[in-house]
Amino acid sequence: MTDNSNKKQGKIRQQSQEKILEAAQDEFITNGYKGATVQSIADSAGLPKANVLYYFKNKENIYHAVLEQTLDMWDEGIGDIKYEDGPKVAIEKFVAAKVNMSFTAPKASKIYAMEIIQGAQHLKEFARTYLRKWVREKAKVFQKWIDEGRMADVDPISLIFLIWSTTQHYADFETQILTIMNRADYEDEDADHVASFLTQFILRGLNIE
Amino acid sequence: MTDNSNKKQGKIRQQSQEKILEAAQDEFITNGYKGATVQSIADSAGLPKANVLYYFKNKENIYHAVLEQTLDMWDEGIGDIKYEDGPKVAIEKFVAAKVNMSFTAPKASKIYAMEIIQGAQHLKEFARTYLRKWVREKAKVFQKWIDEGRMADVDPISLIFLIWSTTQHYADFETQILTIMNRADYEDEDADHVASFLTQFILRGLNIE
DNA sequence: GTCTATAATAAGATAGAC
DNA sequence: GTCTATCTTATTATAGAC
Repeated sequence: MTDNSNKKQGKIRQQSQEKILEAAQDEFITNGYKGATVQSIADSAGLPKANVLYYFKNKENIYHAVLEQTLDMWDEGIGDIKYEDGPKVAIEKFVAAKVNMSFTAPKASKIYAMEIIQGAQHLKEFARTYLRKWVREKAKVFQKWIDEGRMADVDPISLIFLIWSTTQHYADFETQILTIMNRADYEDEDADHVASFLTQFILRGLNIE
Repeated sequence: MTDNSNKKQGKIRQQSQEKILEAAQDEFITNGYKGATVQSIADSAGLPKANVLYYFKNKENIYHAVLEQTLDMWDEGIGDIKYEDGPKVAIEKFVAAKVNMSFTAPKASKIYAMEIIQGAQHLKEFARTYLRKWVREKAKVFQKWIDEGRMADVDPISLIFLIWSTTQHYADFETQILTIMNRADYEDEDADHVASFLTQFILRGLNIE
């Protein structure tokens, strides 16, 4: 409405929105969508509740924004599986990208996992369209390598699930893994160790090299 | 107090408790601990809310009972990893048991997964004592086989995490897997297919056979 | 043992002052 | 744009009739 320095106007807005989204991510992980309260998101963002609702209108919108952030990250971090790379390099790259995501952005993985476990109410459409297409395309690449005798004859879709599950596990089950190993936090070398273990194991499982 | 046929007295009580626990399991999966309401548990159990609270006193107690059920199931279904079996048979048995659990009791796996993702508030003690001990014992068995040259030299603990993650994935991410594969439900043969894929893949990854 | 009614509290959301 | 005060509804839990 009032045009008071429109180009700098969004500064506070953007900062507040970022603070809200970060606080919201934690709240949604700890308490789930329904259990999260706008009040506690506001508290840990250091803002009055009304401001949070001013920026996002309602709780549903906050959650959508958090999920969108998560999917963007998934999209960026997933890397790719390119035929030209050949099975060895492609799998090395893919596993490394996924492991890296699990260790650098575990919260995104947790939000995603909770949403799926709870029935994917907000992600059904994403899975039905984008994800289904992605899996089918990558499965074709694997199948081509199999047909060419460059890797073991396994079901490509099961293989994709195997890579997803083994890599995400280190994000989603972080608490359990740390407790079992009697450690307080992950350290930098852990990601390398895991990536190298998984890469070698999977390549051997596919008779590559 | 009043001793009216004490041996039959528990009949309704037991039936009601079972109905409540089943309804509660669904509610806790869909909405998380904090998001679940005693009212909706009561509704889907077909009982007045006050009866639910009469049997379990409060929401926390209901959740504890659900978790206890889950851990009992984990304990029964996990099978064992026995040195005498040798690596091939032991891994075949273990993978089959875990896959079987994922397909027959996916809800237990989901409750467990959500609890861990959310920070294991109610399971820290279980993980710190029971689970840590279990993993260390089984890791020793794997290490013995490695030392005897009967399987590839991999980190045993990472191997256990790999088996856990790949098998549980089919329970926890059921919704995503079905959506990607454009299917409404799992069928009986799916469990066999998965167990056989994973067993072969893991044995190859360990240079067994 | 079972259930209705209700007390006490906390939630999402908005109106309107600043 | 920001925040205080408040409305409405939903929640846990209990008291007490049956």
